Amino acid sequence: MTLSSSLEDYLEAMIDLFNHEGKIRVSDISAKLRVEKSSVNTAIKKLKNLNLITHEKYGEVILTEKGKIKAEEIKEKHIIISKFLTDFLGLSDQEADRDACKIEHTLSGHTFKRLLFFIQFMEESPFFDKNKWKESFNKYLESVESLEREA
Amino acid sequence: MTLSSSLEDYLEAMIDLFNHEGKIRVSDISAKLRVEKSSVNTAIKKLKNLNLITHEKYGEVILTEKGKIKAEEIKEKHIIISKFLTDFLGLSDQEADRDACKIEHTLSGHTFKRLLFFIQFMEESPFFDKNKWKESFNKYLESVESLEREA
DNA sequence: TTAATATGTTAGCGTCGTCTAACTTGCTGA
DNA sequence: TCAGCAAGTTAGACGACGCTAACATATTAA
Repeated sequence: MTLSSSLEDYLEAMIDLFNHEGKIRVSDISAKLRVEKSSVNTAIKKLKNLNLITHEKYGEVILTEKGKIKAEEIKEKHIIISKFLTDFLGLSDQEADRDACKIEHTLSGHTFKRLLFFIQFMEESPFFDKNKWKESFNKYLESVESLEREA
Repeated sequence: MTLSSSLEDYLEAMIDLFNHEGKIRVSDISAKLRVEKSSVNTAIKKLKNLNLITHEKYGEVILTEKGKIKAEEIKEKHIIISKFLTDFLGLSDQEADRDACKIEHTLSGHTFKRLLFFIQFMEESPFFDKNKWKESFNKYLESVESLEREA
């Protein structure tokens, strides 16, 4: 079963709300994703049909086991991509988060795994010292970005 | 002006055809992107409105200067992402190409620049020897992927 | 030269995901 | 307790983007 980007976003928002608020309400999803409540409703119907959530009129949204698993998968992708963007590309947390939201829908399972392995490999690598690397990458960035500003 | 993923795909296909065939025809775009010719026609109308191409009934598609610049930008993103996927994540050319097609639409300009700098930095880095790195990353991959196969 | 084939166009439809507007239901504090 | 507001729902519209079917034009090969 392959979800659209949009439905993945909804599912991810749902598990976030569940983890942080303990319950999943239409208006909170709506606020989080900045879409109208009616749009949330449409998504709810679809996710319900896929057995990823249960929902009764005017009730809370409940993630099924299947839904939780799927949501966690998406969440994991998000976290790993975000980590790559901050730790290796030096992006701010916000920027990384914003971009991860988009990229997470496009990485194939295989590519995602490779990215994960890459991060682990780099972190474990004997010739790779995270702090040293970060420092010199930042220096590199400064020099190259100051060149850009001049141009 | 921000293009949809779809329109970016069309523009990219167009510049590829221009570079390799010397001319841009509806059926070639259609074949390349695996969509119907009628869909190509819809896209042509939109790109024409954006002054990225010119086109007369039954004639060739011509990229405007603006269109060429935009197309080259997209193409560059594709190439760099593809490079990252093959050289650092060890994906096959085909797989890298396939994924780059999707990712290229989602990277912000800033993030893309950072990825580019990252690659350059790694390649120039004194503590980073490409061949050595590749060898040990492949070893790492093998071990970790064989563990997966067992599980 | 002209008939067959390749190429290009148009019209109309379906799906997805969003929106607004109007409505119903639930909750809360004076 | 009940009036008013917050939360949730429904109906209907729209734009983007794909498709098929039918048609128009261009090209080519006999």
